[in-house]
Formats: sequence, C-alpha cells, structure tokens
Amino acid sequence: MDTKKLASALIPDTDLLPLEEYERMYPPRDLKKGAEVTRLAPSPTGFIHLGNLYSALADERIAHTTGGIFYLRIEDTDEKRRVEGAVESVIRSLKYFNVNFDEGAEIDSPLNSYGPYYQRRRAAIYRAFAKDLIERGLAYPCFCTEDELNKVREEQTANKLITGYYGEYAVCRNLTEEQIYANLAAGKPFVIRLKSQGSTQNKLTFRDRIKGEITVTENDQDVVILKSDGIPTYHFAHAIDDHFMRTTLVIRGEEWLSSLPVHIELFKVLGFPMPAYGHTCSLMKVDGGTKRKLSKRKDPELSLDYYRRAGYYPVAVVKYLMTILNSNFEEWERKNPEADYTQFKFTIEKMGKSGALFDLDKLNDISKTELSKLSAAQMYDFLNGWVQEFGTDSDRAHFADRAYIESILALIMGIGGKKRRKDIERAEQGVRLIAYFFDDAFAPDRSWRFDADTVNAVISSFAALYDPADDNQAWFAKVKEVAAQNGFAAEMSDYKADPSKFKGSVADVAEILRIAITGMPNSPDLCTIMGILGRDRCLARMNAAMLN
RNA sequence: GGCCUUGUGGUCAAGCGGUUAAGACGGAGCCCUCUCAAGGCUCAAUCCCGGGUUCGAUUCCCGGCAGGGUCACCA
Repeated sequence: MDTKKLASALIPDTDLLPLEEYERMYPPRDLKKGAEVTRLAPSPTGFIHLGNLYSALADERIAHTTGGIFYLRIEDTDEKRRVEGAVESVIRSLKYFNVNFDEGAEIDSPLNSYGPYYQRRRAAIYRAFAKDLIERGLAYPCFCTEDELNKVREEQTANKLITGYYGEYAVCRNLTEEQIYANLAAGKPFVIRLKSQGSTQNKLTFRDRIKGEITVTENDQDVVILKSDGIPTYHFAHAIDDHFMRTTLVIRGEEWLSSLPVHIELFKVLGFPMPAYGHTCSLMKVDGGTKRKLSKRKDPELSLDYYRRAGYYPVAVVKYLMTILNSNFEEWERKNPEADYTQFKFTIEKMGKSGALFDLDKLNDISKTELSKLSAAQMYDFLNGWVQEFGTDSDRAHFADRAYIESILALIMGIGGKKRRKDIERAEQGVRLIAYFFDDAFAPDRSWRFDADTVNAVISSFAALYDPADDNQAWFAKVKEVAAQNGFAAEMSDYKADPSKFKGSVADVAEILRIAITGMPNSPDLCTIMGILGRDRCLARMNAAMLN
C-alpha cells in the first residue's frame, strides 16, 4: 500500500510543517539542573475541585521549589465540555488559594513561547505527526461506526474477552487500498487509529515517582489518535504537548494509570523521550460504610466554591492539603511555626500512595489555628471580604464600623492575652459568633438554671453596683458581692467545701449575668464584653432579661 | 469479570527484619478557671487473614480477603 499517498488523502492539510521544524520551534528549556516543568491541564468545564487543587498544589510546589516552571494548558479537545469563562475561573480559583502559574493559557507572561496553550489551536501539530505515523504505516483510518463498535464490545463482553479494538477485532486495520478509497469517496467519516505494535503478553516495570515500581502490560489496542473531527484524543495530544512543551514531570490522578500503556507506546512511535510521571491517589470519603472517590455530583465539599462560601481561610485549605500531600509537613510546621508553607521542602517521593479520606475535623482544626494567628485588622479584612460577598445586608451594616468590629475581634481572639483563643473557624461562623454585639442581631436564648426570683434578684443587685469604669478586678469583686448578697458562694473553695450551704457559686452568678448580657451561657470575658457594649446597652439588656 | 493498585488506632500517618509501634486530628478524663475557648497533663485505641523464609517478622516471599481505579471518537 502506498502509505504516503494514503496520508495525503487522509490529511490533505497544507499548513503542516516538517516535523523537525516543531523541534526547532519548541526547543528544550534552558533551566538549571533538577528544575521540573509541571503543568495543570484541565478541560475547560470551569469546574475545578479540591482534587484539582490537590494536584495543582503538588505541581506548583515541585516546580517552584526546584526552580522550574508551572504552566496551564487547556485540554479543549472535546467541544461538548467547553464552558464560557472557564479558563478565567480556573485561574481565579487557584489564585485564591495562592496557586499561580508561570505561563500558559490566559497567563500574561514573557515565558509563553511554548504555546498555543489551547489544544484546539494546536491542531496542525497533531495532524502533522498523525500524518507521519500514517506514512510510516503506524496508523490507519477506521470507518467503523459507533453502533458497530458497540456491537463488537457486547460480543466481547458476552464471551468474557477483553473489550476494545485490537487484533482480529481491529477490522479496519486490514482494509485494502480499494476499500479505503471507496469509503473515502463515499464520504464516510473516519478516525485515525494507532496500529499498535504491542502485545499484552509483554509486561514491563515502570517507575512512577509517587507509586514506585509498577508493572504495566504492553498496549495492544489500536486506540483512536485523531477523532472524526480531526482533533486528537487526550492520549495523542498528551504525548505531543508534554513533549513540545517540555514537561519534565506529569502529575495526574491515578485514574490515568490504566492508560499508561497507551502513552508509553505513543511516546515510543513518536520517538519522544518520556517525561517522569507521578500518579496521585484520589481524595475519598466514606459513604454508606465504604470508601469512595469524592464525586462532583454527590459531594458539595468537593467544590472549591464551597470553601469560599463557608469562609474557610484559603491558607488553611492549602495547609490541610499539604498535610495529606506530604505527611512530614505537619512536623515541619511545628518546628517552624513562623515560616511560610512555601519554605517547606516539598518532595514528590513523600506523597502518599493510598487514597486519603477527606477529614473535615482536621481542616477545621487547621483553619482555627491559622485564623488565630491574625491581627484584629487582618481578621477584620478577612471577615469583611466574606461579608461583602456572601453576607446579609445586616452583616454589611455591622461591618461598616471597623473600629467596633476590631474591638470585638481583639476580645474574641484573645489578642493581648497569654494565649490566643481559637473561636473563629471560618468567616461565616465567625460572623455569626459576634451577632450578640449588635442589637438587631441579638437573639437571646435565656435558658436560666435558676427560678425567676433568683435571676431577678441577682441581676438587679448587680445593676445597682455596676460601674462601667470598673476594671476586670473591680468588676469581678462586684460579682462576688452580688453572690454573697443572694446566698451564693463568693469563693469557689467555700462552695466546693460544702455546696449544700449555698444556692450556687460565683460561677452561677456570672452565668446569670452572662445570659442577660449575651443571651448565652458561654462567652469570652464578660467584663470586656460589657465594656464593648457600653453602659446603656448593658443596662437595657439586664432590664430586658428581668422582665420574663 | 480482565488488568493495575492499596491495606499500621475512628481519621491522616511515621516506622520497612529485633521499637515500650512516633506524632497530629477526633474521643474520654484531670488541671487551670466567672462560663466557654485556649493551654498543660493523662488515658483509651492500630500492624487485614493464612502460610512460608528467618533465631526473630508490622516490616521479605506466596496465597487469600477487603478497598480503590480502569476497561469511549471524555478528559
């Protein structure tokens, strides 16, 4: 068969360059030894989730700790999946979590000399190489229809055979020249398939940077490399792009492991050296007693938007991910509490091999801790950012008074004390937490543990003594005085010695006052809260509490 | 089902031939204390099972079992 003629018939494009030309256009990158070039290559659905962030973080850290490049390539070979504005959305979402690209699609960078970074715009490169493969007899046209393919697959399944287009099932592999040209003349649509040279009898061991040594079975499937619309499949585009964009390390989900044999063969027939690979394990969750991969349809917590909306501190999400990415990260952080996470020596070899369960408790803990390190001003900015985007009108009105909010924050966070408090876990919860500082949001839940007479007596005794000018000590002395006046123990030790002699202790008196002022039995230092609220509101709340 | 892959406390996990089998989150308790939070201390809790190899296996080998992934003109 005249494959050269066939190639021209199949791919008559006139804009294809000689193959060596592409090598010249995209020369090896001039980077220092050990520098890794990594990439994130999403399809433009606009939905990037925790799993994407997880691997993007690994890509970004590795590139930037080795002095390499992290770029963004858009895999838009499937027209059906395209969503408007998706690329900007990917960039924006990742930027929120401090993951930034050095080059690539929609990235304004002088480094952008390996583009275009949209696969659809790279059609000529793929087609040039597909044409070459056809000329070399390593690829051929296939006219099988979807129905025919499905029928074969059903047969194979019924006979417990391996499904797919291979060996005797690769019927178009043996088409005669006449048949091919007849089909072409009839205008039948066709795809280009790789004429696989492999055999499943052959096994080889492959070294994955994360998984270690894995055994792979040689590919024998005549996979589609060019779809009927002339656009490549993922496999073909991957081999060509990662070669010409000079990727040194491909980090991708472990769901790709099973198509690794195809990629190995593709790199081989194309004559490209293979990049290193690291297949990451996926984030799991427990569902109905068993583990399963986090799913974008079932699990809202997979969406990055979920974390923004709930007001998680972005650095906390990143650090949580770092703890599962490199399990020695936590230890390092404890030793270097002041250091930025980017100073951590991230290594791909430390990455876990098995799927980690997503642990919300852990995230919450990290988030609380991160947030507790902020200054009142920083906390205001963070909370306010959330309020402006997701808060209610009332929240926005409250946050208009920066000084007032910051004074509350200083108390809630324990700023100035020996140890910071960790009350604020995320913005949404933090904003709700301080609601009682605003009269319009004050919704007391007055569950008294004493009868009305006692409550009223305690409150009125305190109201009579209350002086806003008192410092903490003077204030507490008065609480003790109120306790003594009303049959409560002023000293805890007295109460503990013989509880039967008292109605309760100072702690109970403080609780009554606390409920009156904050509407809750628990809060940070009451004296300070009263100071922030001011005399008038304190008196009003005490009065209101007595009414019922 | 075939192929690939994983298996240390509830979770994330160190350890990889001899250890009292780290640590963190979560849980329980104690202390501190006007409550809560924070903090300090303490406790409970683990090597999937069965065979080997070995003086000795959580660590090595084999076989089970269980989990996960994948079998498209989607990526």
